[in-house]
Amino acid sequence: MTRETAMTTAARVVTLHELKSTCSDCSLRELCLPMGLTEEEVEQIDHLVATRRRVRGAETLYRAGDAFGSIYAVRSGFFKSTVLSEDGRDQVTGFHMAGEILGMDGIGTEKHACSIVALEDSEVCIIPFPRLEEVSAKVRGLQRQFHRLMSREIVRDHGVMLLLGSMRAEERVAAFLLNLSQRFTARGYSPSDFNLRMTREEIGSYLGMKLETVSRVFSRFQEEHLVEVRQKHIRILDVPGLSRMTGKEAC
Amino acid sequence: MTRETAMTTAARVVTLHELKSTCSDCSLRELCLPMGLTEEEVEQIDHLVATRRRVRGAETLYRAGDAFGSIYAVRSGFFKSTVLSEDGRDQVTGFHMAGEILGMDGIGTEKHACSIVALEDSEVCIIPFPRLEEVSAKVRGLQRQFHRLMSREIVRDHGVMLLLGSMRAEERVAAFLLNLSQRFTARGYSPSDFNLRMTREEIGSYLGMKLETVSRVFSRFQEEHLVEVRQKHIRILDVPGLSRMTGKEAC
DNA sequence: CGTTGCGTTGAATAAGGTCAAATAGAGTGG
DNA sequence: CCACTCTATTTGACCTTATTCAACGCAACG
Repeated sequence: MTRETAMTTAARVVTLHELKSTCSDCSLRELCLPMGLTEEEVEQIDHLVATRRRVRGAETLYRAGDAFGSIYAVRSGFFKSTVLSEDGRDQVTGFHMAGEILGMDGIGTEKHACSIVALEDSEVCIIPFPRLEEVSAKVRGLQRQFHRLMSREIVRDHGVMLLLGSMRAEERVAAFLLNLSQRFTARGYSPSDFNLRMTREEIGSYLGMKLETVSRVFSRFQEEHLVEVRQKHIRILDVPGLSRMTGKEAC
Repeated sequence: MTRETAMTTAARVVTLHELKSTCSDCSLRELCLPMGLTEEEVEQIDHLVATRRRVRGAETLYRAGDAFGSIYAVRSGFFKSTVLSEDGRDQVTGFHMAGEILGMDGIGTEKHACSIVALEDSEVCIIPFPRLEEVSAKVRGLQRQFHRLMSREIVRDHGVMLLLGSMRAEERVAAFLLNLSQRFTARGYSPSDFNLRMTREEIGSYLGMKLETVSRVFSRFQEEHLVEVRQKHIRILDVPGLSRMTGKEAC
């Protein structure tokens, strides 16, 4: 029995754009959940992805408070995650692109703790969590990789805390741009030329500052020929210069 | 063969203060890794803890860059974790007390990403990570619980980001005090009367502000009869008042 | 071609940081 | 027990940075 048959005979909701590709032949294989797994292990996790889901720009993948059931691998597109404080303020906690895993915030309480909104038309692979746990108890590489991913999420968050707690506005923006650049590079896009998918307000929220401040910093960077900014389009002109901005000048 | 015999016959380094107690009869059972496990499951994880380690106040449990091999459960005492930025600044990312798990930052890269320092004489249970992965592949409840713990760490970090990114100094301090109070309560201590183990500088680092600002906010809270502060001793006088400070007045 | 949402810019203001000095404890050695 | 240190903390005066408020520009869209 081929994998295809096994998939199609399983009872589940079938949407238009599932099927077609498995982890085995997904181009994101080395950025995503299967990262570092052997050929054999990847095949074992192929049937993890129950289905996929398209999320149009501005649509919500899930909301804080929603019941948790699955985690999601970003297949294409761009997302933001936000947390809501008791008194209604919300804060962007991250931006997410292809290969990244969403939803791990829900494991602890069976309810999602943040909301995920697509910033452009996107697609995610849906991985039912009970199935992930089941398979990862058998496939040692998957267990390791999943733990690695959660750990990296924690480390990433610590990096953001460092940014929010100890950097000034210019340093934050510089770090933000360099981080984006690096992630685009890892996905085969230009390191120096990209479009921001988020608004100034979303950037500000993520970086703990007001949108006007973000705009001012962009303008200042432009005057200093570090970047070229035209609306959402960014061209990084001077990577070493930006790196120096992130705080190394303090040495 | 009793559990005790099984333990003492196993070949391993024996320090003075290990043995004595297992997860099964540890008082922190319901706060720590075994939380929510069945009697039977807890027995299966009793031999997870290879050994314990005392860490005197101001000593380091591990440092950023150290090879990762184990995670740690705080048995007693109080710790801080710090991350170091490339340019030498460091930032406190958390304070940790009995029952909490340390070290998960190292899973992703096999190197610890932050440093852990004891703020008073403390003791941790050392849980070799390969063993944890091995056992959690068999004991389903342990697998779930470990995932829950990592997830909660992520959610906690998001909470800190919210605090750092969107609250003002007074709100941060109020949230900090209420958080401590709640965690002390969960451990059977007074909700309103406790000693801070950390300096103003460490609090400031955690909350993204300078020690002078922390001190000023404490003084202001004291004038408003929200708390009584005498050096490291804190008495919370008005919980609802403090809660209002955390931002609810913005509504 | 007006409307709408997003982005930029300027001026005034507030929040917190910096620098400096005074004070309070905790621990030490005589 | 007391004087002495050392460090943590508090407080004040001043300064820097980012926020607030407001106006304006620009591009997309009906």
